[in-house]
Amino acid sequence: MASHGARGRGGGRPTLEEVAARAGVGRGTVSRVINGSPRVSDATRAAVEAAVAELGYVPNTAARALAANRTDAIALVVPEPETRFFAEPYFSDMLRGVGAALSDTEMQLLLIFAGSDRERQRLAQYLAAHRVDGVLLVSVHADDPLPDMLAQLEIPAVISGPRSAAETLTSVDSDNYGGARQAVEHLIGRGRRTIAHITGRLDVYGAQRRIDGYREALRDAGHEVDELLIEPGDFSEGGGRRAMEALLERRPDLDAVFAASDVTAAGARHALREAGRRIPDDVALVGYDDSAIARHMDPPLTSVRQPIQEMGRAMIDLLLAEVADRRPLASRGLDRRQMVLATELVGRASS
Amino acid sequence: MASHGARGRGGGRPTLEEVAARAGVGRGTVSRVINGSPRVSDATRAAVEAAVAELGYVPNTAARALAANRTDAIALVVPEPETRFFAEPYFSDMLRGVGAALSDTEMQLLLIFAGSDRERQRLAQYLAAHRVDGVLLVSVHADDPLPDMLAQLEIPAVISGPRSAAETLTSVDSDNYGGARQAVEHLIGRGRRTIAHITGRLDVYGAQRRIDGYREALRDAGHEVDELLIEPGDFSEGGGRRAMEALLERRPDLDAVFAASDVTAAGARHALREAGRRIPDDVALVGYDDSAIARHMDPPLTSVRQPIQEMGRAMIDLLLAEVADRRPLASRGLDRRQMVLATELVGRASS
DNA sequence: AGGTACCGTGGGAGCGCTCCCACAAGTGAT
DNA sequence: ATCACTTGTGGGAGCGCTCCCACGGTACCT
Repeated sequence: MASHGARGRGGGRPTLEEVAARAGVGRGTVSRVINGSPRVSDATRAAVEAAVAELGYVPNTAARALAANRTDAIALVVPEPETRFFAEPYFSDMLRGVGAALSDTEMQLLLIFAGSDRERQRLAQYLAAHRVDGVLLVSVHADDPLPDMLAQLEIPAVISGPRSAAETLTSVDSDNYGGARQAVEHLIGRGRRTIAHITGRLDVYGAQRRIDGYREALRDAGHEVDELLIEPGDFSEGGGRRAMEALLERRPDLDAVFAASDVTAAGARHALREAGRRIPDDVALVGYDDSAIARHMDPPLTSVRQPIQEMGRAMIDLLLAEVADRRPLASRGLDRRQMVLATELVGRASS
Repeated sequence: MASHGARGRGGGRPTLEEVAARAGVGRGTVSRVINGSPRVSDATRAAVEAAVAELGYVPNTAARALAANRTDAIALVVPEPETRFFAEPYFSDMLRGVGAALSDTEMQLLLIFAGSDRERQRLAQYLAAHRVDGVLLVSVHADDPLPDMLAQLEIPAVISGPRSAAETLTSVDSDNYGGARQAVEHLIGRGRRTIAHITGRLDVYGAQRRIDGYREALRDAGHEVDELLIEPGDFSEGGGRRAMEALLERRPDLDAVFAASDVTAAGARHALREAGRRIPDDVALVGYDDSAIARHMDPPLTSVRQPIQEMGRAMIDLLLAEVADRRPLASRGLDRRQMVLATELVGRASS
């Protein structure tokens, strides 16, 4: 005869029902205790908690998700190709912050890559099926359809690195403007007069903000902003190298360079070396990201550190608030929230 | 197309029942089609598939998990402090491989950090509740209780970087022995005679294997292995620096160094510089990991690349096989599987 | 013919929760 | 005394699936 009910499968994990029996109460009461409802007398609560402890009861997530129509999970969506760019420490640091913030909650973290078309399609299905309570978006392109899709599905979402000043999603960002200012003010403070800037990709909002910071720091210090000192890069090493060569040709008298990323700075360094310029004696160099590359460069690179781990934390906090409200803030007519965290200049031998 | 703004419980996502009605079949039949059972006639299958497409049906994971007592999820567990070590590109590359392999399946990936005691406790609960079908373990310490716990709970698990030659869990590793041989043989081929080795942390199995590879490559080439040329490091930059200083003092005549990591090599490089040795003219240097640091070092560092992404893939393949078998291989008396993937030497200017 | 295999199929019985209604008992105002 | 609440509690009714048994239909044996 086939054994009806659970075979070896569940092993024997206790259920709510069993806890209730043990505590001499009803199922509903146990549920209330588990979920922290205030509508339970202290005596009953104690009895239930004892039973839970004795039985080693752990709620079944699937059953809960099914009954309550929520998942207790959020997804971190990574449009992969991008990650490679920003990457290096960025990604794992952010993960760390996210993980830390999440460890205070019952939420679990799903990692979803949406690089290929195929993966994107799967993601769309995923979201359509409401398999997560909220979504974290990192390094999203300006023209990515993902954010709009999320908005349409009314899935709470937080984006790191807003796509523009008019970002509609709740966002968390580091102060790109302020970070750039710190870099330039530092160079000015060191007595540099002719400070060039190699930008990041111009279609990235953060890169634009860094340019703004560069310009205004110079202006506020009474310097003229010379457009010939601004050369577009693309966050890559090759881009930094080419930009530096162009700058050296145009303005051989420059005595400092602020690069929009450490990798860009590494490229610039090569070009400077080849041109026979010494760092920092002839030309001071400042990067952005404070990555491993900065620490290991020769000479070690002064760089602007972003509080990435804190950003991860902040993203979770904002997202959980939205999830708790059960729908995107935008659709409730509340202020969208744009959180901006301060950067820090890490001085090293290159400047 | 799908523009039903329904909200609240049940939302409006189609259920199996609705698909069945639409296709004019029973619930069971739809379930069979969805799960690829062969026991369905072609005509029926086609009808069901059409209904699924028309309704945009996506199965409800929670309901499925509850009914079938499986989760369709696997966890990647990161005992965090370690990650920092190995980290840099290692972590995100592995993630990438894992993600790619997973995108061919219905499985979802959970990321779980188990750094703090608190996180570990939560993880234990998690596993006890069987909230995942399988577990991926990365960079686990030799004395970590996690693997045994997994074995006890009979949760399928695969570990990257076995803890010892006697690893009981299914494991995936790169060929540390072979990688070290490649490095040393390369140096010998370049005419170097006195080749030192700065090791990794001696309690890490992979580090031991690299030492073995170093020794045997020398032996096979007819060189004597001089213990004075082996100095323990700890994978860190400071450790590499100190080890290099010690080596230079003991054997000032050395003309090559094989470091157990790129970061270690970076430390060694500093010590060499300070001692006035030129790289590669006086001393050739080879690292391990082929990380960003290697590419950006001055001079660029020859390094041993591990096929990390492929390792991620392999881990998933092995894990899914175990999950399909529904219990750990060990308990079924089958061979434990230890997969070892080949490394590749990436030659650069430092050697 | 009758028997014995299978198919492919429908649908009942749960999986372990949450939600919510019902109800007993207590509290206070009328 | 009545009525209206409130508070704590029990338990029915699902949530959307999978599992499995039962059933009619074919096919191929005796």
